[in-house]
Amino acid sequence: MQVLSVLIQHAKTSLDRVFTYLNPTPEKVVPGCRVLVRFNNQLLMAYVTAVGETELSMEEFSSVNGFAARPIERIVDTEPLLSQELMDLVDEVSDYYLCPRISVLQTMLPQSLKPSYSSLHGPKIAYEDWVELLDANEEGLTAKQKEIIRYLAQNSPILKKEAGSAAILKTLAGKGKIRFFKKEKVRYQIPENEKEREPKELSQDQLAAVKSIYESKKRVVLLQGVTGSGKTEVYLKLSEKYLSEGKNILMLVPEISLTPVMVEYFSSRFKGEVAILHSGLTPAEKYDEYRRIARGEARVVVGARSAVFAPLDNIGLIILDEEHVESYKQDSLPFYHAREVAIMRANRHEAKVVLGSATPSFETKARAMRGVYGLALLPHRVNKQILPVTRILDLTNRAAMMPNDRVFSKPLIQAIKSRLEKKEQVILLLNRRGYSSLVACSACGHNFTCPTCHGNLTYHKEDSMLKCHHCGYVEEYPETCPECGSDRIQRIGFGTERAVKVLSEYFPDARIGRLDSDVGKAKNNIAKTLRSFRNKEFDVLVGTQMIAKGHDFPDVTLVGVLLADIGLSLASYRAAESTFELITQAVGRSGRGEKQGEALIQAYNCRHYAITYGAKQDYEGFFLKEMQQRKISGYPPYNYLIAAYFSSKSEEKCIEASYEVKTEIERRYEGKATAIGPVSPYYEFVGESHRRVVIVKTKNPAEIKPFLRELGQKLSGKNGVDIIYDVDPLDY
DNA sequence: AGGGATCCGATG
DNA sequence: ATCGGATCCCTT
Repeated sequence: MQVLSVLIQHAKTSLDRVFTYLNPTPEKVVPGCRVLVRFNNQLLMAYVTAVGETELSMEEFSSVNGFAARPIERIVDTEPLLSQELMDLVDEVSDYYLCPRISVLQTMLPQSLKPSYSSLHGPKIAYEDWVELLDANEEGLTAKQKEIIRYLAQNSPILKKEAGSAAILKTLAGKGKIRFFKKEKVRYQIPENEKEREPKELSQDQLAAVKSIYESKKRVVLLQGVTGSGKTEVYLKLSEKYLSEGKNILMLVPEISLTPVMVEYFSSRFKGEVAILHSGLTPAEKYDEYRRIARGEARVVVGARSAVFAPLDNIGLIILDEEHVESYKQDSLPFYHAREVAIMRANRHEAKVVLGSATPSFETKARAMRGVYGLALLPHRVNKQILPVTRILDLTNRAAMMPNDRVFSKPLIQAIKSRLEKKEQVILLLNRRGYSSLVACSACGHNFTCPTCHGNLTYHKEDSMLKCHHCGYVEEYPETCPECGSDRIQRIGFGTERAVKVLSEYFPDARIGRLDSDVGKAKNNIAKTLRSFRNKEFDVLVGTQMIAKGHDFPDVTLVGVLLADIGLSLASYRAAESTFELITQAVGRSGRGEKQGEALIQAYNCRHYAITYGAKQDYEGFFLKEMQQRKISGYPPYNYLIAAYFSSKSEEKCIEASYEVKTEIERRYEGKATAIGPVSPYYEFVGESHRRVVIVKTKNPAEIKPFLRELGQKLSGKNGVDIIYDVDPLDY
């Protein structure tokens, strides 16, 4: 009888261990298959991690092992779901991210294949009937039959429904002239594009970058190129090289709906060999694409974050475009970052990883500067477009604002007016939707920061306090500004909706479009809105960050950032980084065509280095300045962070457990790790339960991770407190 | 005493 | 995550 070690479907820290079941059936199970089991009186899906044999009966086995062994209910798969490489990757990811193993399996597999009970109701394989010619000898056939045989001689194998009369086909099959077979149907079709994309001639810079990446001894290379420097062409050239060597390509993009270029190019150039994986596909389509890749029918996989787990074999090159974008990090279990997983996979395949960005993440840039990663540069814009003229507009200067308006300054309205007259287009950027809690003095622009850790304080409505999300510091919401004594302290926040409304009062005839995640929720709306803007169906597009990324709008000559410092109030060590990034992205959107572009940046705190460097598009300057801050505060890349989330129905027990972990870590790793908190996370209550976070800072996470894992498993479930970790969190 | 809501420990 | 037994509590 087989002894099965399984992981059950619940992704709970306390259940992240193997349970043992017996397989009484004669059918053999192999590791990597799913089985249905009865667990604590529930029917659950389980994933088999190991298989053994026993000569004992179920009763004997139970008494020897000291627990009541049960038989499995049913075998679900006969073939393993994953290759050996991916099974090993599960362990590596789980060890790195301190997450339940089953949660990794559940993220890497498509709905129909993941180890959860609901997968039984997922889409099934769709089959199609095909016909194949076996014998072209026409002797003794009728004219109609000959016609079909001759047609098949040209076209075999072919879909049965396209081969002709079903009755005649049946007769021919009976004579052994042809045979029917079933083949998996692929439900997703990459949209045909009219014109072939010819590969562009590469510039000297681009050729040099390709060469240096290709020849680099480093596993990972940062490709740092200013916006418009033609990184895509470098990716394509490199891909061509690796494909010609018989290697396969994994191409990751932050948001596939915003980057059709890559898909178009690859699919026209390598027809039928490209697979696409992203959230825009239906579950059935995704399933088919997944199976196609697993069968080895795709040589290039293009997709968003989770595509890093694609069952692609023989990988030679993994590319992450816009590697700094936050969406590469999953913000729920298992909290993985596609970049780190890409590197793990590349190590297994001895493949190259290319990280492309104009504004690399600090971790990546720092590693490139230390020589851990290779570095290739694209310092020039391809068609020598001049950078847009930028101006910072001071929102604290009342005289320069439109009357009774805190959103639009006079220069911005002037600039919009002139574009409308010239029939040029305008993008207005607002990086937060809905209400925001930026607190600033509108007289002097003073920002409220935490005296202990220099993080930004955020306003809490419930008790009218300013709180620090880094260290738990709290202060009274002030009446007057400590800097200038003015009482004009404001909590600034407005949404895209209001911006559109105000703007349409100034320009009643302008056609104004809006794009934020509300609008974008409906499928394809993002792409549709962007397309109609490109087709000049709108004059002005007001939107959130998503319009700042990646797109070329040749007729946009003005970009306005309405409230550039809104991001500085975010309770995150990366607040300055993301603000800088937003501004550079925005500035880069202006003047992509023939005409000179202009960028206007409105801010309260105009002298903040994120804003001044952003306006100058000076990444290196910003990097050096911000690195000093990171060094002082001990945030990444100078230290690694691990956030431990505690949740419980009882607030008291939640706090108690969080202190226990904090003190335990500090005691045991004195001088090697520090623990901040416990603090209230952004969402303090979720459903019924209270939450707290302890943030661990350390230079050597590998040393303390095993201990954290053990601690989490030991304490999880006890007292109704649950612990989960977020390794390398982007907040805090 | 009876029945429902809540807590808590264990799950092979 | 979820089940079921133990415990708590209010009504009768």
